[in-house]
Amino acid sequence: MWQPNKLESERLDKLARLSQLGIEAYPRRVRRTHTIARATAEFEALENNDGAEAAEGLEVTVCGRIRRVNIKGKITFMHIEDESGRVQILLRVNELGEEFYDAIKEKLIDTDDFVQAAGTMMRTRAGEISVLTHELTLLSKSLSPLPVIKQQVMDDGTVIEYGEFSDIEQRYRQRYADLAVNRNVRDVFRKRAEIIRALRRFFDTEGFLEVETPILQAVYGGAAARPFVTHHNQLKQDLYLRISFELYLKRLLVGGYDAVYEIGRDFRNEGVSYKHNPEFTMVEFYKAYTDYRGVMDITERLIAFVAKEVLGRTQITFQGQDIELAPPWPRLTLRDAIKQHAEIDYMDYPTAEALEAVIRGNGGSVAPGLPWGKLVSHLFEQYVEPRLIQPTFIVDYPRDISPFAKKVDYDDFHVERFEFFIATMEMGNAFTELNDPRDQEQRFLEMAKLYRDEDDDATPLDEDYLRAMRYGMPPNGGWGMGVDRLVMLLTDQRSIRDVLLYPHLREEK
RNA sequence: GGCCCUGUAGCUCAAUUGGCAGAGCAGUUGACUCUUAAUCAAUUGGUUGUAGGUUCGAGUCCUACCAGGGUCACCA
Repeated sequence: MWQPNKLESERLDKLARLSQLGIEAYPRRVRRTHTIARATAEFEALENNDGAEAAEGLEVTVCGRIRRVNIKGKITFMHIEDESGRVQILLRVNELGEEFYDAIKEKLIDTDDFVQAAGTMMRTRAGEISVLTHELTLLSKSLSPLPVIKQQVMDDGTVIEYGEFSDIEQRYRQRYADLAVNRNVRDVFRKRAEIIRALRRFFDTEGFLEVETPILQAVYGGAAARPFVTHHNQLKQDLYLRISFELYLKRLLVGGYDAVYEIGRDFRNEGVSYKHNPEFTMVEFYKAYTDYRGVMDITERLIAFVAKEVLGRTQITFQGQDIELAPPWPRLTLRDAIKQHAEIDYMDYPTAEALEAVIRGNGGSVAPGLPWGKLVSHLFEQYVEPRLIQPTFIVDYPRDISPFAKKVDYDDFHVERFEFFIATMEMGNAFTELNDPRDQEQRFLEMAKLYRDEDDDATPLDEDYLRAMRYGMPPNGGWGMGVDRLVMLLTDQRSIRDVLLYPHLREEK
């Protein structure tokens, strides 16, 4: 139940006084002839072409939220803002009449209210483009004041903000307020949309078909993660929110599409951190008649393309570090990377027991009883990952942590898999996809043996997927990338929560 | 889940050894027909996250809980 605070009570009082004056606080009709950006652009164009006098004849009706009020006796300045920008409106008793102007003077119209201003464009003596308002209409009364941020518009259009709304928890819980007052936050999410558009443009022009596959799945798979479980009442059936798109997309290659991609939401029932959210946006593609080397080529081009489309360059700064995204990126085997940074050649320790012993001997700590492949991952995450600032492909992973990848040609321990890293973040994961149904079945069984049933990583055997593969699946390369992390990278945001409009938080009490 | 940090007015933050809970901004009232982080004068506003405890006295110390952040674990 809402308990109005003092500021809110004052606004409720104003609402009552407006009503007495016959001023509707939430009218049904609204009119806008110009966005604010268009009004100022047209005015400047007229000034340049036909001179100041002609420009001042320009009539506009603009709408927006009041961001600043400066009542100065019988003249009042306000700044109003719509999505396109902000403009000053100039209100004088001469144009508006005593009666309505009194309402302004009594502050019945506040900062944060939405208004419609009809008038003619002009420049003030100080040179600021303004709307000399003949008619001001209240469009929506704000009852709860937004957090206070003062802004100064500079000559070049940049806005300097003073004061702030920086309480992280409140910013996430009330993202609407965060967006309403923090312009840079609005910019991040506009950029996010551009990044996703650029991803689509890349795949579309490269001949990929965009598809949509089930989010509710009877058998989940394609990654190792604990799923969210839900239930279909009518069918009396438990269903899982997908943890990846992999198995459904590869079935489509059996169906005859050469290249497919999907952008959508994955759900993983795991911890929350600066780079993990329970639901996150994933992009995956599968392309027939190529392998993981071809996929590396695509990856480099894709990331460079998106950066160029969105930022106009491939050189970025992320949290103070300069990063060059242009290809080619170094390709380093996992084994060499660990040799180099941990000074351990895991091939010298071919059993889990031996590898665990040497990790402990080096002062590392690991949970007991991990499979060999997981110990290798552990070494990598501890010694190598924190150093991978520039884009890097890490290639050839242990077989027992990669159940969907074909083995390499040089030994039986490794498979053709790569992950790529930028700014120490794992951005994505790719394989030369396994297309031998007998081998795939074997891998499912191995995984089942390796990971106990109660293990979070137990990968259920997907019979239907094997059936699809038995019809024949073309050789293909597959790839997945965390879109949120790419957005973090290209918008220089430290936390995944800053690139999600509504990051997951505990329920408010 | 473990450990560490944080929670004070609408916002951003103070508060000495445990000793009267404060400031700026915004809000309110007044002045001002070209201001622009407007200015000037006056002024309101507090269950110090919640519940207990210690104490003559708690924003401050102790315990539990709630929420957020960090970190470790987990995340092939």
